[in-house]
Amino acid sequence: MEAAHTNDVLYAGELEIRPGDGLVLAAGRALTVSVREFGLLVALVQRAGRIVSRGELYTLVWGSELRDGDRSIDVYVHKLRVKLETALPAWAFIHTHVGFGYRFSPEASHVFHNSTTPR
Amino acid sequence: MEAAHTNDVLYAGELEIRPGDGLVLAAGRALTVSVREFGLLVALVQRAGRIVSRGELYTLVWGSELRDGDRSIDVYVHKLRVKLETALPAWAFIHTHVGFGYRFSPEASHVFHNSTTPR
DNA sequence: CGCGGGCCTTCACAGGTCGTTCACACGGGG
DNA sequence: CCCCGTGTGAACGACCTGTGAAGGCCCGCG
Repeated sequence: MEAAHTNDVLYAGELEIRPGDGLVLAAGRALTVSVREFGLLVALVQRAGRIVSRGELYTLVWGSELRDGDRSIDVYVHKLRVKLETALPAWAFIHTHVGFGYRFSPEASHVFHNSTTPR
Repeated sequence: MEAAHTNDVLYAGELEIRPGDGLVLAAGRALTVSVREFGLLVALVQRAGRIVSRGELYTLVWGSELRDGDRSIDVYVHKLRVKLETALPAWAFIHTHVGFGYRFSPEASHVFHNSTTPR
């Protein structure tokens, strides 16, 4: 299980996450995320910039070992992507590294004509 | 139990709350709320913008620990919602975060049921 | 004293959301 | 063309929350 959430606020681009409150803000607006979604997001953001394996994520969020064939991580990554994409279409946050895992990093999505750019 | 109410007046959108007086004004008109309803509302408004767990709310307003299976918080949230909705139909104040708790924040109601709005 | 009204708590049922697991689609490599 | 890894939509039971109502208390009033 993830160590008790700190009260530190995490920032990632337009995202603001309060681990202690279970709150996710996208451009200032509250996002509705489930407990699992929130745990996964926090785990990823806390390791932003590096690739995290499914096994590590599962252990962090679910608190046990990832069983062979379990697709939970994939499903929840998808759910998160949908919600983040809906809230902030101009950005891509969770990137797949085939064979390795996922990497969190706010990057400009390849959406046509938008004025926002990554930094 | 909640520390003695201050005399500071709380504002939240069209709402005005006077913790010292036990008074709630919606768009200037007084609302009739019971002691529990008032305590819960004050606790939420004082923590506006963040998610407050049922346990924390119960401790704040009821003054003891929330027992397993106790639905009091849910019931009173409902009572408050009804009164606020009646007084200010265009606004939603108390938002549910499943698995986490409730969050107070004045937001435009997503219900636009008037004759000029096409469906 | 008995009555009526409001308030708080507890139930029970209804409706919604969540977490898990499948099944199938897809794309790149071999 | 087949294989492997991942994306995605859907099904389903378990769990969580919304909601109306009943019951017991307390209190002011007649």
